[in-house]
Amino acid sequence: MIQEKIKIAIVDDHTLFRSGLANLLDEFDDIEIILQATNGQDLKEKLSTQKDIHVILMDINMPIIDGYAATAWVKMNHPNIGVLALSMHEDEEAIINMLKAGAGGYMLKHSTPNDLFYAIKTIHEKKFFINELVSGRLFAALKDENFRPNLTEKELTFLQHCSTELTYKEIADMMFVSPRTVDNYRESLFSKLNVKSRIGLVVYGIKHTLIKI
Amino acid sequence: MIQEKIKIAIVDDHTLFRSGLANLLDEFDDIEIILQATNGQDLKEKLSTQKDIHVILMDINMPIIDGYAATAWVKMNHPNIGVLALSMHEDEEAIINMLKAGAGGYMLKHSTPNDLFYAIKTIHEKKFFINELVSGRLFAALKDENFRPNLTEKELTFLQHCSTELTYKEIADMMFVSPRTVDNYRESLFSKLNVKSRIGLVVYGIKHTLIKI
DNA sequence: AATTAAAAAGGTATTTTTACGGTATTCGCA
DNA sequence: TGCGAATACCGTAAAAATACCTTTTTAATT
Repeated sequence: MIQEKIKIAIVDDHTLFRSGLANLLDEFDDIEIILQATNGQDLKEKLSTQKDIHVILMDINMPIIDGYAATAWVKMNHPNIGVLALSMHEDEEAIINMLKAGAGGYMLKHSTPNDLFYAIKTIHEKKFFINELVSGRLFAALKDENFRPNLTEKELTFLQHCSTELTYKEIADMMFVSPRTVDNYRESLFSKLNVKSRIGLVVYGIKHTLIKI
Repeated sequence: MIQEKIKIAIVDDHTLFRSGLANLLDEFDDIEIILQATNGQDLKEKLSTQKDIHVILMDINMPIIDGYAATAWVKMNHPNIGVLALSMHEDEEAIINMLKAGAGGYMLKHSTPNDLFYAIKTIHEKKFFINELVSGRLFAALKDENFRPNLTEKELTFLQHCSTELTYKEIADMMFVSPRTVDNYRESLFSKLNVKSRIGLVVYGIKHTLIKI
């Protein structure tokens, strides 16, 4: 019996990485690179003409449509395609979010080609591939990471302003509310984020990328 | 006349990227991959047995010995080898520092294979390769980036404490100095870094990686 | 030993931040 | 329609941060 090759798509905005990886994987007999895309948008377009894909290797940080959105879209529109997230960093948030979006596994870019090949095969067969990395983070996420409070729009813009040198009075002006109201935003955030000062807010915000600097 | 191939070393801790790139470049007839290393330390060891290298493709962020130190070492010990920095990000500081360390050029990892090939050839022939990216940053660096004030040890540790929720009084205790003294640290930093508040200090510190969070 | 610059410490006053009490308004929903 | 929750707003007071100016210590240099 002739085994059908696993048909792969690679989505990554780094051309060198993408072409290098394609080149590398092409040498495995069981694998065939069908499609390359530079971001989620590009993938969407190319998938409309080429639907016969088994596994997508998905970068996370990409322009226009990033890995999270692209993965969610794929699982919505082509649920049979397995998605393997491929990332530089073992960032807990990234891992959890990719899995939430529907990725079946998460590999680091400095894995070996053989490890990657094994992951691809596993994703193809079972739709998921749990390695040390993922299982560890999943466990940690269950413990306390669910404690990610949801902030209101106003609180988020207030938080952003907190990272500037504006006084609360000035922030109130910018947000067209009374100074007392921003006091409430502040105190609400203090209790939600479990901090005690504006410094704490800012550091928390930067750490969790709620604030961009 | 038979043209000698350009002998390349690749230094990058991401195995997939490294092997993919090697695979890719091997297809250019004028190029030959002689050596691969996972970081600067590894490169040093491997170069001691294999000295016949023309161009090194050097990643920046690597464990043990990073791209800056590795490049400086190469230019000190093997001045005839050209170094081409290969990075994910067009980070001004990284570009400038790699050039200072002796790199002859700086390419982004999402260049095309052909661009990379051209850069390698140029580095090999002229020892430097100035692209749009590098020339732009060099120009900017000359203008104002030299304005990177040097802070004292005490100011640096004070700055670090500023990103916590400690009051200045408590910071003074931790540093075994009087509260007035940390006032001096603060005001000195305010003027050096051109900010007006503790928030400004913290954001500046995080931005410029003087503070780690 | 005298001079000088930098670092550390002090005094005082103002502004901003934080805490805590409470009231008014809006809005979804029973 | 009215209830309750969320949101916006207000007053006051204490704590912390900031500004400015001065004095003492320390270290380095001559």
